[in-house]
Amino acid sequence: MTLLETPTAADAATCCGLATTPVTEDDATRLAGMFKALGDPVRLRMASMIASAPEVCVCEITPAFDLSSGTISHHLKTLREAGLVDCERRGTFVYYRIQPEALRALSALLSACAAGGVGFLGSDPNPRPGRWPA
Amino acid sequence: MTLLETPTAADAATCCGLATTPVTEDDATRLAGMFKALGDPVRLRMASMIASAPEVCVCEITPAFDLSSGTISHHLKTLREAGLVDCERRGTFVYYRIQPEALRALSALLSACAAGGVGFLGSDPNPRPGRWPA
DNA sequence: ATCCTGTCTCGATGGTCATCGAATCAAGTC
DNA sequence: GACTTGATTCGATGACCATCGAGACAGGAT
Repeated sequence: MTLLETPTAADAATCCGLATTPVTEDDATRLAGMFKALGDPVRLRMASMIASAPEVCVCEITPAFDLSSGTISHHLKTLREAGLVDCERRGTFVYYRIQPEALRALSALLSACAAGGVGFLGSDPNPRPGRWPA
Repeated sequence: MTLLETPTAADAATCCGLATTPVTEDDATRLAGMFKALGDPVRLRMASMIASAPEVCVCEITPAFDLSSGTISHHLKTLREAGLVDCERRGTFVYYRIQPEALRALSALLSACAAGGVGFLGSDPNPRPGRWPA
């Protein structure tokens, strides 16, 4: 497996729509991994660039960033392993595509949080009585 | 300023709705900073816990994680500095609230990316002719 | 088969980060 | 004022990460 190792893809959160009450503790870990992948300015711009077209060639991405090709490849691998993008080699060139379901899952989680519609991500089913004020 | 330093809040992306064609290069940096803050499992769970109620006391957050109180405080500060949460001291206790506009901004960006409705985040206004295939 | 060009992998390096424990600060109680 | 409890800050430490450059690999062209 030299390329194409998209592992968990975007079976992530509660899927689309209004997020009911999602995810266990290690779901949180996987989701955090996706956010972390977007948590670098270079990778966020890469992702947005890939998302702005049906597919984008690496040879188009590379000159847009002032980085070595090794570093570019490393960042693309990070996005790939987080399940945010997918890639395919055709001849000499490698093309990257966005994975819309993954982004939609993250988007749904955030908007559910913004609306107060998400419980505590993971663990601690019994809320521990007493001890705090109000 | 010992507390309450929410710097950029959520004037972030194209605001709500369908994101037109947003943000410059250092907007990408600020947005990436927010994603990075959510890119740790502990902080993501903290954020979801805070979002699940109008406000949450630190004394309620601390026992839910197997971490020292110093570490808890450090993570809360990270979320605060990213503009994702806000806090207020009342008497002995400190209460944290979510900043819904920030989450909505991130959510809108992601769903716009998922729909292909976002251009390249930042820089490079002239798309550099030729050079790549297809 | 031999080059050439595009992409990825590997090792090294300097910087950032998560974590702890101890010390400090804030606010209430005695 | 002195003590207690909640929360933050500080310094140290070990782990992780972004970056580079060099080498390896893939596929086309000569």
